[in-house]
Amino acid sequence: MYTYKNQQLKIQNSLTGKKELFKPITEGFVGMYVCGPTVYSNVHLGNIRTFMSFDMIYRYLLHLGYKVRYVRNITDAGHLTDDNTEDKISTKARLEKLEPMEIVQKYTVDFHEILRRYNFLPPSIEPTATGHIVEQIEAIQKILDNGLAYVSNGSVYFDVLKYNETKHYGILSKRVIEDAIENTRSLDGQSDKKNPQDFALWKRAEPEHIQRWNSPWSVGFPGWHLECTVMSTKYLGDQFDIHGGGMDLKFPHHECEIAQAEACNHQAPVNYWMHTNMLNLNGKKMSKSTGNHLLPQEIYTGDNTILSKAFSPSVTRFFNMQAHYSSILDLSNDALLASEKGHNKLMEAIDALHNIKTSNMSTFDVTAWKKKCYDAMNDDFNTPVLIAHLFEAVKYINQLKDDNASITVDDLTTLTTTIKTFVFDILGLMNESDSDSANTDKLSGTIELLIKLRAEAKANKDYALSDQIRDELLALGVQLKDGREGTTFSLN
RNA sequence: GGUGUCGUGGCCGAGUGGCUAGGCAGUGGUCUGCAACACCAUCUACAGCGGUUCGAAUCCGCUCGACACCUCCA
Repeated sequence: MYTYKNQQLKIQNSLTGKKELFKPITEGFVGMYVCGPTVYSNVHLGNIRTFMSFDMIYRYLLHLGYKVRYVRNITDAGHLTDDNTEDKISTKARLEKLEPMEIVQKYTVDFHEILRRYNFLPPSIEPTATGHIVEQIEAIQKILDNGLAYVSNGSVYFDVLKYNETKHYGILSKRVIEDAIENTRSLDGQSDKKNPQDFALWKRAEPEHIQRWNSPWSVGFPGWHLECTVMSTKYLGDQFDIHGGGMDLKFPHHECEIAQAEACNHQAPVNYWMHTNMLNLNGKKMSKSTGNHLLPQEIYTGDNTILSKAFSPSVTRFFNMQAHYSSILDLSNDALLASEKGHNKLMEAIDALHNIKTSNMSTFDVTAWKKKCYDAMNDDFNTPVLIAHLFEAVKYINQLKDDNASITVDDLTTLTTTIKTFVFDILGLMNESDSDSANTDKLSGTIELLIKLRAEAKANKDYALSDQIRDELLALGVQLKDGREGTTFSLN
């Protein structure tokens, strides 16, 4: 058995910059918080990459036998627009002529639908910022009481310089605040702050701002950074194991979270900070403003100008898992085409496991191979190396299929269980050929009939007819595959 | 301008001092009525220059280049 009790899981910790042995605060239990989306528009593929990486991490921790409480929030208030004047949700509400909470609902539903299609496990708790206004107000009061924030014109700001006198603001992003002060660009609309580095805990609402709550300081709304501090510590404790998010959130968002939590509770909130890297598209950052972006649904519908065809959610997942979560990954049509072939090869090998004949010896060390798979995952969730090992097994399975290798009953069981565990349970891939609805059965029956007719035509050397069946089916997206033991098909 | 990450073969992408992942594409073969699919085999690397070392893609320095963050962002 492979469990956390006999495995040495190592995690790259952004806080220390080192790869560290993972030791949860309470043995057997893991508290993990991941910054979720701001639901003011459709999530794009880059967002999904981050959540997919943490989905894999969550799955592996569960597989090792940890009891994991996984909290991933929904930001539905407080996230300001670029010019720092308005809330993103409110802006969108005005544009779409909807209530802010209609916007929130619409894009939350969209987010969940995407996650379902991409085979995500749901988190244990999915809290919202608007559901925790009371807790946020309490946290602000605590920070004020501790002398690390100040009220200005109805808004409350975190006093970064004061905090930095005893703590290090910049501990995570490796910044020195004095440098930051020198290099800060001058922005308008910050006249309420003592310092440009100070960030809002509470913002007084302008008359046109729709989302607003009562507070001791003004009718207003909470600052964006605060919700994550409040919700993570509420559900996971003042100190918890893992906090994750995209690399771009490291500064200022996560830095602010550390400062807020320290200011509230006088201790560092997180033991292991994990940051996933960005997904580029054709070598450049995804950005809505430049048009260089893709929505998750545009990949599986093929409804976009960037890709030559549609790619299934499982192929997209496989593509993501072929790179390490901490590397920049560049998505392109060619890269997806390559992944699709590899993905299908892997799935076909798994299908072939059902028809393997066993013998009294194995020509491949299955036990050693299994250990290598775990070693890869224990090394900071190294999925690309894991996949390389999986392809070793694929090669072996193909040799078995062609009678160029042999395997014992026990090894076949181990091989089958292990490869399925990693592919389906941990990487979260899906075998699309498994879907057997009534319609699929009817289609299969129809194609089997055509295969039979073609076989008869071939037997009669009527190649014109047999080629016609083959070519016209191909044009319809049905590929016939002639093998040693008859013809099979696949849907493209 | 500041800070940081990185530059691996046609493409994607692992690898942190010696045993030189993996996928895709290419090439050769097997299979086929011809193909496609599949399978087997196989070629092309470590940005450049210098240094440390018995030995460097891996460590150090410089140069060039890319990207990210510094302002909202997964």
